Amino acid sequence: MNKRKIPGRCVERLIIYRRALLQDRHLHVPSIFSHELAFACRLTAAQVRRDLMLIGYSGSPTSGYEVKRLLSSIGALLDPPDMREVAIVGMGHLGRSIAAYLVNRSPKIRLTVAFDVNPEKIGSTFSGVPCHSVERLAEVVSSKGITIGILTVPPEHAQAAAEHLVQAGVTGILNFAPVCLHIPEKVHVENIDMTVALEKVAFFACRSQRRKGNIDDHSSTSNIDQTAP
Amino acid sequence: MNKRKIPGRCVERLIIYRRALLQDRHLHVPSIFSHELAFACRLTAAQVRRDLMLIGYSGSPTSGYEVKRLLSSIGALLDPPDMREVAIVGMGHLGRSIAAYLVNRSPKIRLTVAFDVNPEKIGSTFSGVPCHSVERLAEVVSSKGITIGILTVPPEHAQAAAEHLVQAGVTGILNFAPVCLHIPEKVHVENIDMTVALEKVAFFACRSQRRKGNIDDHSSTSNIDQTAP
DNA sequence: TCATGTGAAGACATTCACAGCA
DNA sequence: TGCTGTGAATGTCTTCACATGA
Repeated sequence: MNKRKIPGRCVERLIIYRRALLQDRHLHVPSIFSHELAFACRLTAAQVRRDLMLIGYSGSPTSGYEVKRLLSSIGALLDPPDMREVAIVGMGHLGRSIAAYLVNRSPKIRLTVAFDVNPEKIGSTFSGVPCHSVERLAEVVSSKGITIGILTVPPEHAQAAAEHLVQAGVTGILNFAPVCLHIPEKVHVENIDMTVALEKVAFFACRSQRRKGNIDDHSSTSNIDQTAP
Repeated sequence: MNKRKIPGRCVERLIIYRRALLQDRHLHVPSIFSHELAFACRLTAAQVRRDLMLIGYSGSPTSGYEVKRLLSSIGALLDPPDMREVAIVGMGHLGRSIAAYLVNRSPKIRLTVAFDVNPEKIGSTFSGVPCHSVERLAEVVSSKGITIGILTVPPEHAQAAAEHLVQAGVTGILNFAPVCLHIPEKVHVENIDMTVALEKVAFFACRSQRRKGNIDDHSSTSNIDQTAP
């Protein structure tokens, strides 16, 4: 119940459970067993049960977990009571496509405003999100009570942009720039570093060179590898 | 030395160490101490020393680690002997900007070819990468010996696209689609799930609401929070 | 019989703390 | 003195295994 003691990994999985449960195939079924949910998310049944235990949800040994009730339990834990507003800084190609991708993904999280240095972009809207000059960042972020920032600026500007966001009152940053940000540790930073991810895949992909035509492997549970860690 | 026993987290950090070392500020200095490298990467000095121990690199207590020699040690471990070719599937806005972002990032990893279903995109090139029809995926991927696939297709097509990639001989997938892929576990999958990351930031960002004007915090070492998880 | 909830064990990752050395 | 390298301790996360209950 008290949010602070839920481990980060568990939060990620809860988000994934919710997404799986919201798919038609699960949403229109009264209940689901731990091993079914585990299979959908590529985890073990024990992991699922442990996570649900952590959020204080109980199922029944006969029918498993009630989907609707489980969804509201997860929502009660994950969703903030109030709407969270998000700003995105850097409206290059990456920023624009990420904005388009993330807009309207969650009922409690709204991408409200964008910032860029390029005068041609200032004043226009992208995916319905108005773009301002970064010079107005502090003013707009504070006045709208924005608490989350997405960084899609070039690496050399990421540190400065992050500092501006923090100074304006942001308490969480989703950083796409391939740099390590130096900001107060009370601000939660989530790094999405595609260059690292690609190199990591390249490193781990060099085992058994596969001959073609063996998609027959249906080995069941394996571990999640979620971005993150 | 033998790659298989290096933990995934450590690999991520090694990639980050290398990136930090390649910055001008470090590249033009003969040597670096563990705490300096740690600071640049927002880690602890002990963590850095432990990681470098794992790859069998030794520094000197007086001058620390020789930057150039350390770089080649990391490269010897991370870099494949041969060039790795990468295919990207899905050339929507996200796919195109990710392609632009990842092209020419690493000397040993080359984004070679793209695929899409849209006839208007087939035949053109994006960031210098030629785009083919997905119908030719198996043929092109096998013939070019491509071993890594990037998935930027809509979620409902991700599973099928992943299976095609695996069947064509891919052994590593960087998946941007917000779904859990069901493929043989010998294929390394790295998930970059922006929707999960954003919700996670929103969850953890709701602590102490900050008043403005306190960027003065210079508290030192904290943990990495790399995408992944 | 089969699935849940959970203590205990195990695996994994990080940090501590100190010997050894220049 | 101040660093590295590393055994040991600690902390975190995952899996095992079984009591319990329908």
